[in-house]
Amino acid sequence: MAGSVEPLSPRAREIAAAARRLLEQGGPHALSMRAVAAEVGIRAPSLYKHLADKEALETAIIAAGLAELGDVFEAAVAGATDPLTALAHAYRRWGHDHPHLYRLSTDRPLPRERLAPGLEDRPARVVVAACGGDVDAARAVFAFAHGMVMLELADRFAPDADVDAAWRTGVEAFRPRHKKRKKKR
Amino acid sequence: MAGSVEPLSPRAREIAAAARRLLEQGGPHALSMRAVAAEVGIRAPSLYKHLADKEALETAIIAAGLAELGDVFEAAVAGATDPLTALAHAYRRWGHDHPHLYRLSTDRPLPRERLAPGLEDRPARVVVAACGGDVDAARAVFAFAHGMVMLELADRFAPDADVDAAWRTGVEAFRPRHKKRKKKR
DNA sequence: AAAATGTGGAAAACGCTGTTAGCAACCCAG
DNA sequence: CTGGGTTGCTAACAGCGTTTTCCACATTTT
Repeated sequence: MAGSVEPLSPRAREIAAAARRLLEQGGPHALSMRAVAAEVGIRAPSLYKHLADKEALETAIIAAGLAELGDVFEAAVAGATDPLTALAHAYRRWGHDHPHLYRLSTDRPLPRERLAPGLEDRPARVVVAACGGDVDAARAVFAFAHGMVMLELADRFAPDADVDAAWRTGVEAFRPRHKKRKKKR
Repeated sequence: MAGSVEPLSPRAREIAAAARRLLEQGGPHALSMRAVAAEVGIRAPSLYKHLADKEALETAIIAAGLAELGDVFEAAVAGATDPLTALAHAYRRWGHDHPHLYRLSTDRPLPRERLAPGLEDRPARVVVAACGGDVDAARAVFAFAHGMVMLELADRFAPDADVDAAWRTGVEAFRPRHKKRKKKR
């Protein structure tokens, strides 16, 4: 069937790695086809022998980032007494460590048909587990964490705001409560 | 003092209105200086007689959007029995009604020095009030709502996800609980 | 009334962007 | 030895934000 996953050639992965390097160092502005080409020692038009277009290049970067984030998630909950807090910390840290990559990865709709299938599900499962199996709560905490990271990266909190306290309050609000069982469906 | 607020000229506001129209109809791609100029019947370089650069134009659009959002917030809580839920609904709806404007307004750091001072505080106060005065909870719900809207706009939830339920769960988690008073400071 | 000033438009151009077309060198199979 | 595929190149195009230079018109000043 057309449009399947079609893994990248080694050279394409090399280019994507260079592109990610440029993105993380210089932000989205630094991610131009000419700059990426220069980083790998060729000229811009030659990139198109390895990647369909810039979007494909960005997709490659995103895929690598998502896989890495999946690792971070699983490492964070491994042996944690408080999985949700551990997850939140790991997520926040990752966002701050890779701000440009984070934004690139979350800005746009994911081209799911061009991504390996496990990429999204793996971290999702970890979050759901940390929420005691409540998928609605999982989606809500995830949105909370995403919103916090985005607002922090965009410098949207007042300078004197206690952002740590907001994180604590949010995570606390979503901690599994054991009080009432969800009515199923 | 240099760099103060300096309100826009009528013609600049006219241009900003045209620009907003283009943005909302065609997305960020449609927001080019040449297209904006054509929309008001002039050529691109003439825009610079009224606005310093494209960023200033975007700032003008953002300011108008934020002011409008402030109105929406205050209208939403006016006479609502459940202010937090009303606020969440109004916020979500506004984001969906103006997706491109929403993203433009939240993507970047706000050029606070070039914005009228009340623009940020007014909606902020409404949220804090809806959270029973708990500013940490207010920042957390706001991040939750922002994250939800962004994820929805970026089509990041699985196709079969019950997004309404995630909204309900999130808002419920942040409802003022009256259980324990915050230790102050 | 005449002259000076300021305002809002225009065309041309610069350097950047993603991308396509056409061409040349290489390597490996028949 | 001859093809064909692979991977690079240059040249080029359209579009982008922006600057420079100039011109027409209106307003104000002398």
